[in-house]
Amino acid sequence: MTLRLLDTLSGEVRPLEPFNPPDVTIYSCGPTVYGPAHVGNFRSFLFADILVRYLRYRGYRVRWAMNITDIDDKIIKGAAAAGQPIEGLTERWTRQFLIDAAALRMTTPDVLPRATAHIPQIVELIERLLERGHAYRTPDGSIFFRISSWPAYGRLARLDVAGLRVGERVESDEYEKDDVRDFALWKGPKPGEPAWQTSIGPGRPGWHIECSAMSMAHLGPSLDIHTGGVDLVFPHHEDELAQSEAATGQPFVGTWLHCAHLQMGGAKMAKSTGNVARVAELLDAGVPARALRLALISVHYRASLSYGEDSIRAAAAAIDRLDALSAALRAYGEDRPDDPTLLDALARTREGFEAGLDDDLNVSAALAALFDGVRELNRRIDARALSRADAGRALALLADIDTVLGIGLAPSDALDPDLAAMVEARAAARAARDWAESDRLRDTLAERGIAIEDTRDGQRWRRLSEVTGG
RNA sequence: GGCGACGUACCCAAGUGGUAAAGGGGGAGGUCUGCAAAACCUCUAUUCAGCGGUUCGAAUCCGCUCGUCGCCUCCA
Repeated sequence: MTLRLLDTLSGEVRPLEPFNPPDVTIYSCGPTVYGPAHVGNFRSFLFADILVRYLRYRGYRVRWAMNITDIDDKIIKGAAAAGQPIEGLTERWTRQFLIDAAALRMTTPDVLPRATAHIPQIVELIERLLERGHAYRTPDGSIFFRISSWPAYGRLARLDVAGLRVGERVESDEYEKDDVRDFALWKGPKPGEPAWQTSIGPGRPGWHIECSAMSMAHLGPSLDIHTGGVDLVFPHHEDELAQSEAATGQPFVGTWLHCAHLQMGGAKMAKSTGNVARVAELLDAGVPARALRLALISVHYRASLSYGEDSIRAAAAAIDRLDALSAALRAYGEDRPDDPTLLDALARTREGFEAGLDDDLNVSAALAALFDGVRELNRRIDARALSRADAGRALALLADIDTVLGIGLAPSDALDPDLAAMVEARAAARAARDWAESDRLRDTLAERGIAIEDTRDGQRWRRLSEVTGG
């Protein structure tokens, strides 16, 4: 089986066919750093993360680039409003983005290109578009892409270009264009705005050009997969596609992938409407990071997902179930021969997991296979049917699956010394049949997030992922 | 106004023509346990928004109606 993905441009589900297997290049539209990214942004970043992780699990050599947009209208306004330099603002929120991403166990992209560090590549691309007649200058020093020069324009978003609605925005547009639908490649200098002195004149890049320039700079003229939120289909990706192919004459992207929106309170989560929940704030409020990650990845990326306390609670409970299994496997001490049926059971779990992900990253289906496996393993533990080596095999499968999910299955982290001492004391109290003391210690540990369980394999502990806020 | 997605149990959700409608959460009962927790077992949708149609057969295909959401403008 190979991974099949729904490509936005063709509208078809197709097997992934990288330009240069086993290399796969992936470009993801990342954050615009004028403020903190919200969990809706992270849904789309984590969907790309799952894609990258799964391709690596499948043996592909993935090169993943995620851009950091550090120059645009909102950043300029934001910096002016805060009375601070642009670099101060963008650096602060870039740092926060990386902190949030790490908290959510997002794979660090191989490259995190920033727009302001790619002005020469942007300028070069615009020059090529000017040479080829796809772009034109306006008196204020701006440069626009001429949509009428590119017949395929509108294909990605399935928009009839002639029918594009011309909104009120047009009259307030401060730039002169030949056609209202043309988009800016380069914005001429304006008082109070940063400008770069370049061979195409002073100014700053438009919004879409940076992604074309940076993806080509880091991944080549043709990349295998390009991801982003559905809201980027138009105009951002439509424009990227047009300007890139117009400049190079080569196919820009093999597969376009778009992630549906995160909903909150019945509407799309968006910075512009203020309907947002931020990662750092949620974590501070007591939402477990692992549960947040699971909640954000467990629904198919093309289905809209509602964020709320219920989904966090359900995710936290699911993680507890997984943790309980790995704790039981680690503690398992029955000395008996290998279970002859185990390998089949593990293989079924793995195959089901892979089959789900192969089907356009159907994480829900993959998780269902995982949880079927969890029940199978728990049954065998209860029946004392496994050998110790079997328990190790099962743990190895969980760890393997977790290279894709990244939710921290089969954790084996050590306890703080004082907690470890309490755990030991509790075991001793119980061995002495001092129920009052053993119960007291168990309660105390529970308050500190450690669950103590007495089993046929003796006392064992695991961390609880209790939701305390959100 | 144009384009599109979706509507499956208390909640989330898989399933896109074929004998019992995955999985997670929650709830009820049981087993085990010093007590508990975890785990396991049983139960929790004769039914897939509604209506009509196609078919031997539909949650799955077609039409209409209702509802929710998105894109067309900054946006992950």
